[in-house]
Amino acid sequence: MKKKITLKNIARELDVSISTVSKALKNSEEISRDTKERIQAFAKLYNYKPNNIAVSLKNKRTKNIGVIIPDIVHHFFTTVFRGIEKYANDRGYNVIVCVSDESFDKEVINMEMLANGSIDGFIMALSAETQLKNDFNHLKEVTEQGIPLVLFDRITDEINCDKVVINDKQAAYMAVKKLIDNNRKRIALITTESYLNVSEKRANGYYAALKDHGIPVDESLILKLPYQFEEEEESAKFFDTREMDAVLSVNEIFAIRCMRHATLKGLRIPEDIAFIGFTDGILSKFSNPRLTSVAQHGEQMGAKAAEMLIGKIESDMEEGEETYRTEVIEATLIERESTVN
Amino acid sequence: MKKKITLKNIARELDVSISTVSKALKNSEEISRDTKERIQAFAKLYNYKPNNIAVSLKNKRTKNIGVIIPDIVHHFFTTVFRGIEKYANDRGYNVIVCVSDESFDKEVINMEMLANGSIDGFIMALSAETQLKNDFNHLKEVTEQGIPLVLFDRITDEINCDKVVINDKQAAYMAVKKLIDNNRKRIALITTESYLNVSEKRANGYYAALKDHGIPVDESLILKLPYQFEEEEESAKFFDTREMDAVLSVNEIFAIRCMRHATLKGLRIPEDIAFIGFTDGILSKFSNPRLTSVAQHGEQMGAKAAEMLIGKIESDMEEGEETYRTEVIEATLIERESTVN
DNA sequence: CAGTTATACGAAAACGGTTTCGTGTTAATA
DNA sequence: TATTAACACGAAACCGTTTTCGTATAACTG
Repeated sequence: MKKKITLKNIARELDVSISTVSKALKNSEEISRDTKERIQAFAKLYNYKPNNIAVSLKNKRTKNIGVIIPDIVHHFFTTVFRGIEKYANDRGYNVIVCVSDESFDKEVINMEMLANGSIDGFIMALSAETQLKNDFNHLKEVTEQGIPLVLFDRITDEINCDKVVINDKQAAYMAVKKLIDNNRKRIALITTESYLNVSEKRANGYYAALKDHGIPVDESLILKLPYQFEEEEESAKFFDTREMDAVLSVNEIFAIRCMRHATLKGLRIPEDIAFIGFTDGILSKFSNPRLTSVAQHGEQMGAKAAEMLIGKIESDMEEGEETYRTEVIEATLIERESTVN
Repeated sequence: MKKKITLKNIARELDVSISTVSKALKNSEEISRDTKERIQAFAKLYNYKPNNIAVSLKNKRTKNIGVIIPDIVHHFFTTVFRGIEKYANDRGYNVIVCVSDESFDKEVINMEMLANGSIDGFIMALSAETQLKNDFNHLKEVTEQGIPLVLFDRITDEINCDKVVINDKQAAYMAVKKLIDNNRKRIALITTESYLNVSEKRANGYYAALKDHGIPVDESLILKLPYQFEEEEESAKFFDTREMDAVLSVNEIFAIRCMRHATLKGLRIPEDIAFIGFTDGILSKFSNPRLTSVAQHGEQMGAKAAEMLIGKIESDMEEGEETYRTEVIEATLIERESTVN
């Protein structure tokens, strides 16, 4: 087992001081060509690499960014994460992920763990429970300590920081408009309990589109399902007892499940009933029929978030007046078999 | 902006030495009750938390584990990751993820970045390219430095370390046997190019099952598709030109796509043709019909990997004779609509 | 030749902790 | 009363870097 070599080792072997070695390896002008070459050759031979931890301690920069998301087994978060990771890696940053599991407590614990020097900044999407509790003290603490924070998708207005969102309301509006243009009259909305920020925005887009096109809102066509629903009774019953010719769903899974109900009921998609879902994930692409879906461009969102965060981290030095931005990623409608024919 | 408080600050404020503060906060017997209470109260008031980086440097333990996977937008890896993260978090470890993107070079770079002190050990699944190249020097370097390593799923025999796999061959055998018992005669295999370790094992299970049941292998019923296949011509043609009554697919996506071909061709599932896929992911659960699938229990696999790694990390102190294990996770067949009726 | 200036390097502090060891004070023991 | 032990704390080394500053030597200047 060959242990990692340190500056001290090199210094002793070559009979120079640690500072000389350090400078030589950084190609400092202060050191003579001869000495530099000797030291660099030796370092290369023994494959010297500086110890990240020591460098971090000295520089007060870890080159790590902390990502806290509610769930990792979730296509959208996963694509966002990919965007973050790619951008960050290209800039020499590593990513530490913590999963809050939609739990407030875990979110708090994770943040605290990471905030004690492990990372230079946070990127996160709030857990469902946090949004429900409306308690953001952990975020406040972090920002007050001067740790940069970027929120994405599941955000809050209570905290002053950089944010990245998609234009949920307009996207929903656009989707509903597409259905209306397609001559659909009775458009249902399948959504979650309303504490989820994004669901609400999407619902608002739905309402607005109906209103603008003179279609009265029929509350009986709105179904709220628990976020993690497993049993199907409720949604099945909904389809058995309502008449509709189109469905907008705030996520993929609800849409897929409901397409199934419709099919079992003997309806043809899209002839009798059209479906549009949110989150253009793997299910939309591979469902049968393929689901028309609002693409959230998670990867782009992640890249943007990482860009904003790293920007803040690296400009922090100058410590100018803090100014925060909210970037909006434009959602796009991917049309597939569940609407057109 | 209130900066983090350090031992030194506390020491100065309370007019004691740094060592006294450090000991007091650890509730050391060496310090008097009075002093301890004073210090602890002060620390609590100012919300003192030790700096992780400093502790890491001193202890030569980061409490971070590095995870390197080929792809994060992939249900299986994602579930494994969840298992790792949960187990690790419960033990006070954080997880740094790097994505190799199936690229050898990225895998190497990522490992090197992390190996310089950032992590206490690695958990990884090899990239496709690494398996293709058969070059494992980066792994060797790491293990030679005494950094614990656990490989999962995409492993190699060339490296001596802990490993976690599923019984791919037996699982495939079991799946095929199920089809045979179900009176299927012409069973196709849809697989990837063979450099992927796991595909090969699954194919071997397929061959073995056919052989044991006296069914001759018909090479024309074996379709090899590129790992990331986008166009559908090849698979569609396969279904147009072959007669078969069952399909085993080494992954979910291939199975789902092929079910679609079969349906379009007018075949009824499972009456005319049965399907079994590998990787019981989200597609299997939500496809129509729902896909019978070999569950790989990713989360369990991740937890086991994390358990093995952390075990090694924390026992490293004793530095006994190195002994490596390979744990096998038992795959199970989840029967759904694509086989039974 | 005295004084200045490069040149090339080393000593030491610093980052924020942990830990070993030494020591002054007080209390217990002989 | 002298000796020892217990107690409570501080000094300092250490982890592996970076960086500032000081300085010996040699070379140059007037």
